[in-house]
Amino acid sequence: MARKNSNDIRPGQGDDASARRAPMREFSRSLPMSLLRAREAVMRQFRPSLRNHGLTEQQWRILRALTAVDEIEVTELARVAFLLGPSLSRILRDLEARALIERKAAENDGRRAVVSISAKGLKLIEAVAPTSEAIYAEITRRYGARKLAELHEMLGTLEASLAGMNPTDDAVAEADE
Amino acid sequence: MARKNSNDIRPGQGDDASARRAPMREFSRSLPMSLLRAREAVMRQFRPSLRNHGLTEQQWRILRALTAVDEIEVTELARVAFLLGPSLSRILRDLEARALIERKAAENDGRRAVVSISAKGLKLIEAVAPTSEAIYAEITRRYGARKLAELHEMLGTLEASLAGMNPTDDAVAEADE
DNA sequence: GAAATTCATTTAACATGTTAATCATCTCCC
DNA sequence: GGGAGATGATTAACATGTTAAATGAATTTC
Repeated sequence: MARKNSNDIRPGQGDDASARRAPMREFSRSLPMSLLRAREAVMRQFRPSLRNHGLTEQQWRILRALTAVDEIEVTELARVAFLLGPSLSRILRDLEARALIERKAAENDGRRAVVSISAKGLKLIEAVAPTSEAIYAEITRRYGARKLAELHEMLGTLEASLAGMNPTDDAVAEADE
Repeated sequence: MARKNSNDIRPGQGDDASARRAPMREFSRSLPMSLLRAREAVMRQFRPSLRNHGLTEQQWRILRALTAVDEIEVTELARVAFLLGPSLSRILRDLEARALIERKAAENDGRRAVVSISAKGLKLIEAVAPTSEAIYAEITRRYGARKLAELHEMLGTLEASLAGMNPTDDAVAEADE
């Protein structure tokens, strides 16, 4: 019951008009896949160290972001650390329970919460930072500082290119609500 | 109880030897962050369409990978679709329940499972593919085909550069087990 | 100035990421 | 050929991603 074009590797790039139906882009060439693989290759280097210090990647992102400011509102923190609200909410609860951060209500707006890193949190950051920086230095050495800067720029450009793209709401004919 | 260097934006890049302790790389310049943001910018375009067809990003990755082969073992599928075993295991269970894939035991090895896409799965792929391709085309148009190819290459090089890097096992002095 | 609306945050629910442990089968070796 | 160890896959447990809904507080509207 399962049968398709059984070509698995190297479909020939672009000028093979042999298939019945355009066989779509080869899988490994998809942009999301390339980005995912690259990011994983990088994160694989950092995770063990973070883990040794009892931090996940996201927790580290939050603490890192907090060291750059005196205090910050939750929404802004979500933007800076690139986390969705619900994820951030959960992580802040945990970090607060571990006394790595502190939280208080905004002065003139009971809805907003203001977060800051604690002394304990700062100490943790300082413990992790050297290893983290060493890893980053090694990555830079291997890949090349210039190339790394270029990659950063290209990624930024890509992000900017897609900024105003409206999410192609393709039809399914079944609207419900 | 919370106080730090209150510089939040633009620390000056590399030659500000003013801080007490190297303030680490500015957050938005971290490579994992750049890759994450870029990937999210891309995926944001695809998710709505996939969602309209009842598929998550990972489910789509798996079905896509299955269209390229007649059948494939689970481990190999995990490698190709870039998913961890446990994730794949759960997703396959779901896709099988929805009759989008089929699964059987390998002929000469009872441990291995062989997976293939079903006719229903193929039909679904064919329904999603046009929109997916259109989005990809628009991304290519906006960013530039040449630049896109260059980005792909740089990402691949990055991945290769880090391939042999051993996961810097930093000391924590407290080994427990 | 009370109801309606908007806004910031959290909770809920489900899917995946991540590591460790389990389970079953296979291989190898004595 | 039987047991130790290796291997493929799943399950377990916890953290996060993702969307929707709920909660609580500010703002607007009439």
